[in-house]
Amino acid sequence: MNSPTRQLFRQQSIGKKKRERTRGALLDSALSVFAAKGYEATRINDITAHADMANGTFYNYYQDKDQLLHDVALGLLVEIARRSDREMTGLSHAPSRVALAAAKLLRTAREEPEWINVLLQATDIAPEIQSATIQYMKKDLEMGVEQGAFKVEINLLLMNQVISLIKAAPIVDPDMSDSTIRRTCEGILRVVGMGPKDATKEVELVFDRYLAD
Amino acid sequence: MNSPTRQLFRQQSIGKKKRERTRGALLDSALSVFAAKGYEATRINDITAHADMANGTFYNYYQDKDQLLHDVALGLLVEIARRSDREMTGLSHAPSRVALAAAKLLRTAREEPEWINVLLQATDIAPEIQSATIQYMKKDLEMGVEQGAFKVEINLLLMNQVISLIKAAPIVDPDMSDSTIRRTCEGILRVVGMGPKDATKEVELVFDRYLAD
DNA sequence: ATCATTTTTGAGGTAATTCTCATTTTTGGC
DNA sequence: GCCAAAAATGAGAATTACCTCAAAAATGAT
Repeated sequence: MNSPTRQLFRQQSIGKKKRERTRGALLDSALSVFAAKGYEATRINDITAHADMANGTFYNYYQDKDQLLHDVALGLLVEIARRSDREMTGLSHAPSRVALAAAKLLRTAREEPEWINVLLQATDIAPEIQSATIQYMKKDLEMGVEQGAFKVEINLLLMNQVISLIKAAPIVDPDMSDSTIRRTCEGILRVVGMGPKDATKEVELVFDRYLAD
Repeated sequence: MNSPTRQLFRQQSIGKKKRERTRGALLDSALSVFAAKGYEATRINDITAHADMANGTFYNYYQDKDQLLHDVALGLLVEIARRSDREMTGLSHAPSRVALAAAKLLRTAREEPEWINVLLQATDIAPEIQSATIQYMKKDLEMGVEQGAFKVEINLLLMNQVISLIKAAPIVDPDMSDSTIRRTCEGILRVVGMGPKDATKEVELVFDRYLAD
């Protein structure tokens, strides 16, 4: 249950007909290769070869690499959001929600390094990936302001700042230690206007209550 | 005096002999083209053509695009640091130093959009650019902790968080309004462990005292 | 099991870019 | 101005990746 999810997109296409199965294989292969070689350096050929297909098959499904990256990234994002929602229903204290969502995301980054690697690359090429993340986060931030916990004005810059802090973590510490995750969560709560002490306390609480190993 | 600095590297090579002058032209041209087309999409040919040189001339100076980007980015960084130092000598209150350094950097981003554009691209390809920035910042952060103003542990993650916040600004607001600059400075002070109120006050002060128009 | 439809195949035409180097041009110290 | 050394030139060989398409293979509804 805690082992890496192999072949997310293939899983999702089981039982569907051939077209969807091949698309799933293409997406899984792209995920691996993008993560290993980097998006720019990846050749169409690398992806099809890794999936044991002929080169031409790619063009039955996508016009170019960009579209493929877009589909991969959006698929990952949807899966991550799905998992996150599942854990957070009923939690109504905004600082806890924000800290928990960030921590869960970063735990996923530890367990599925490829996912986060590719998502990070995708935000450069497909900005709508980042927009989607911002939408997801907005409600919780507004809730925090209403609850009086976040002393800050919610705007696009702020939400990008939060995302920037999340992005910084796997770059500095690819192994994503719990210490890195905690400090990232603290940073986020501080930047949205909690005092440093309160932020630390909140992260303690969230880890003890929801993320104890 | 406040107009964009045209051809930084050419300026620096005036009076030197031909080899350095051509190198300067190459660096200026690369700066423009990288900013306009993006690093990856830039062809060697674009750079030489923009500088009115033959294609082969490039290879008398660099082995590949990466080395050229590295030289451009490092040159920009040195110039920015030089300007920053000039304005900050004698300032000993750490929060003011941090806020002022960030604000000056972002003002530069407003006046020289190409510079920041290329620096941002360079941090992906040449990580030592970011390391250099971190070194530059470290002393001021440590000073802030000693002065009791920053309630935080100084480590690599924290410094990358600060840089991440700076990077977020020009992405959200390419025009780099003063409002964006202020909110970025506040975010930085919060993330290094000042209370939200104190951070806002500090930024007010720095803008009134050192950045009044 | 059949077979019309869907999907895959991969060789090769096209296009773009890199990098070399023999030759020409420019430089700058005298 | 002279001229040896330094620098610039640009045509073209070599490489690499993209994308097409006619033919072959696989699919799955009946």
